[in-house]
Amino acid sequence: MTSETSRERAIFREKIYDLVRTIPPGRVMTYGSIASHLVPPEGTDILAYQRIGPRWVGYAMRDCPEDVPWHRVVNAKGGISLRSDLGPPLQKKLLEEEGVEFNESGYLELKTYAWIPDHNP
DNA sequence: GGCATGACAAAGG
DNA sequence: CCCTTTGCCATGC
Repeated sequence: MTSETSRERAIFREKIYDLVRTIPPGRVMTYGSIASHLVPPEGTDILAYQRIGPRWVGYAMRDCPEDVPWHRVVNAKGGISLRSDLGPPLQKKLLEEEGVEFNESGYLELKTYAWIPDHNP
């Protein structure tokens, strides 16, 4: 049972990585958007998932594989979430290299850059 | 097995 | 727009 759920979590992590891998350069997705576009493990409380889903995405990004474009994941305000000393400056730099522009407050326009799967503009 | 923390989000001040 | 609080639970000590 316990090993069962841990396996489920591992599978879910892979789903997160797969979805993040579909984000094209110059576009971003929020933690919440990623969570809402995935099907949570069987038996997960939907209401609870609404709150913990985004966090699971964050935990997954913490130990993401090399080929996952983690820098294209931002928070609901279009800002860079704090992670470590190195994280935020590097993430912003990587996005700017892809053509993403930030306003003076350090936020990007989600309306312009947000990527919605199978809704490709 | 309790206690604090966190790559979040939404709502309220 | 910025700051604080609240909900939730996986993770680490």
